[in-house]
Amino acid sequence: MRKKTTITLKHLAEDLNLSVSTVSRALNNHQDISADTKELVCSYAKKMNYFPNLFAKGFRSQKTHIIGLIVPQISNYFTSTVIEGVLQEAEEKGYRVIVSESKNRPDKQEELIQMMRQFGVDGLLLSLTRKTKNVQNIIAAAERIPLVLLDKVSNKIPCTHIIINEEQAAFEAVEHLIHTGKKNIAIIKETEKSFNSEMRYRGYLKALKKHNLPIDEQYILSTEDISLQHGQRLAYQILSLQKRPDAVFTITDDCAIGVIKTFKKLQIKIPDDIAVLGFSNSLNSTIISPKLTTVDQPGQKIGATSVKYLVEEINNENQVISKTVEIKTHLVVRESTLKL
Amino acid sequence: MRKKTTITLKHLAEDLNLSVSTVSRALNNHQDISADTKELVCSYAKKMNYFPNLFAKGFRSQKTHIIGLIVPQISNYFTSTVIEGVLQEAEEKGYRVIVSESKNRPDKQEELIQMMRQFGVDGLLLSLTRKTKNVQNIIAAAERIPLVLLDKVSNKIPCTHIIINEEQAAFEAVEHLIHTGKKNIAIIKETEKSFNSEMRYRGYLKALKKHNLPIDEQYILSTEDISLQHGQRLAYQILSLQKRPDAVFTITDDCAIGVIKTFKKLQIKIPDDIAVLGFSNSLNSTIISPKLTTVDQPGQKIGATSVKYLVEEINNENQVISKTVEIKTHLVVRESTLKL
DNA sequence: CTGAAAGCGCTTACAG
DNA sequence: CTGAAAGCGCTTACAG
Repeated sequence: MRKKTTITLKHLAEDLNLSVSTVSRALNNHQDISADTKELVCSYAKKMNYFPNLFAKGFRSQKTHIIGLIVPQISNYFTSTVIEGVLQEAEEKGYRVIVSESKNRPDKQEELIQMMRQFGVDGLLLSLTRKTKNVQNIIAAAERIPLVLLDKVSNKIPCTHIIINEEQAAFEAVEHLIHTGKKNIAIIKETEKSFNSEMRYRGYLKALKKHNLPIDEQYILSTEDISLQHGQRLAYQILSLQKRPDAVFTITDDCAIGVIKTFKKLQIKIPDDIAVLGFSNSLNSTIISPKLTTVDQPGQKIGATSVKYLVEEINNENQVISKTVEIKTHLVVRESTLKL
Repeated sequence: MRKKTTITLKHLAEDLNLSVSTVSRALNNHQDISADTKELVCSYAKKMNYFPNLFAKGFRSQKTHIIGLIVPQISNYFTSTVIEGVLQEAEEKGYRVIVSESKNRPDKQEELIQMMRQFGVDGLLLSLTRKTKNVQNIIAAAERIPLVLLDKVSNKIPCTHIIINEEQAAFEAVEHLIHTGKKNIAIIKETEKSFNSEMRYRGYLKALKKHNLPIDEQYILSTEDISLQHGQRLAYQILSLQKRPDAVFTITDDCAIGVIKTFKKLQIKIPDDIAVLGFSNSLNSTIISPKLTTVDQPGQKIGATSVKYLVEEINNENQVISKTVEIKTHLVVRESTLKL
């Protein structure tokens, strides 16, 4: 048998011969209430182990103090650090977080947005799935509820965006390769033009241009699913090119690790023959040998910053804000590009 | 300016010249309501894009349809797969999940339990922090709210436990080492007697006993924090033993990878000189070379099963259930123990 | 300084 | 089959 009785304001009021209003005010430290009553009520509430029903409180004040978070996939190291940042900051600001996963399916993403709205979350944090085509519904949602996009964003949706300095990060990474003496740098990016992929590609182009290196079409490779397996596969393609590149920049660590695996199998020397550069600073990047040079993406900070802006917008009432905040990254140089 | 007007039952009722009760019943497919009215109301609701306020619904029915989940750390591959399982099953059952992280701090864990209760979650899923000493408060919480412990559990807390077959899994893993001809098998476990560590240790002992191998105290190593770094450190200690073992079973993959790193640096041949065996089947286990033999822990299944039992308990009203469900694991044999 | 009353959006026992 | 009313636990404008 489970104990059911929960103590409510009414119980306290009856016991103390006070009105519910007075008890409520005393507990909420309202201004015009006598010190004596306040003291009396508070100590009695404590004694009775009273806790306010947050659900009722939220219902009454039309604020749930819940934030919704939708990410494409949780079991991804970077994403999990983003979530950690979100939870931590949310807790500090007094919000709970309902977490959900769109599994990279746009239809599921829409369903979740709908569900979150229906549930009455005070604000929504969204990292878009790949192939988010129909942004109309998302824009419509943003008109009714504070929305912040993070990491995986779209310029077509006007709201606050929290991202990393994608282009600059890629630029610096590729420039690092150039500084180590590499001249024929290949890139592996996504076929689908996701925001992240495109920005990193831009950074790559910018670095080549700045250093007057030619842009060679055969060095620009794309794959649908930017994974370890495809990295392994594309590595063969890279090696079969008429003129072999002397460095490969892949826009994810997973893919870079796939490339390294194939190169090692075929006895290609990394970085002397071909250097490899990733993006994310995943846990794997220090497990693979040689250790991977990569761009560190501060997930916690992205998560925490998103909450900060979202809460600001929630408190800001009707004001819809749209600003883009870029979180700084930094390059972590390791063995896979190290000049000896 | 954000659009604020939300359509409520009252709006629909006024527009249709019906009572709120009737509209509510029509929408909820109540039995005694005329087909005509039902049709009328439903189509109008659809037209007006009405969605019920779930918060109000929950408030009224004293059911929030929210489950609380507390885990020690999210950014851990295994844990993130557990969360995926939880979210998926919860969604199917019509529950939302508030996720939170105790950061392995017992005080924080207690705070979170308190918060979840106060918030009125319908049930609580809890994976304990290491060093959970004071179980009184947790037991007290379980008296008021359905509670299911998962993965990191304690026998001192009477409620449903969803775990893997820890002892059996470790037994089979160590037996596999024995089958490959290893006779002097070391183990690295936790100093702190966590449930998981102790059960795996038991499995280790059981396998040695079954095969009449002596239990050698010097082969039983412990560390506070069972991490990659400590694996690296303990590998030196293992190599300095008077009689070197020919296999090492570490109770986590991370630690095993640390051991492998040190062994490789010192040119120890794996598995010929010393085999290495992990536990978890983390992503890293296939990145390290040689690839790690390990026990696959089906995180998704653990998560999903926990929700299944929790929801059952929620629907079961006052009945407090305490059963232990063991999820089957299986050994994944890879290079680090492969007999040539 | 305190209390009675209304109301947040819904459901449901009661009456008809 | 439909409606009026009560109530879930709280807060707050209004009166005194």
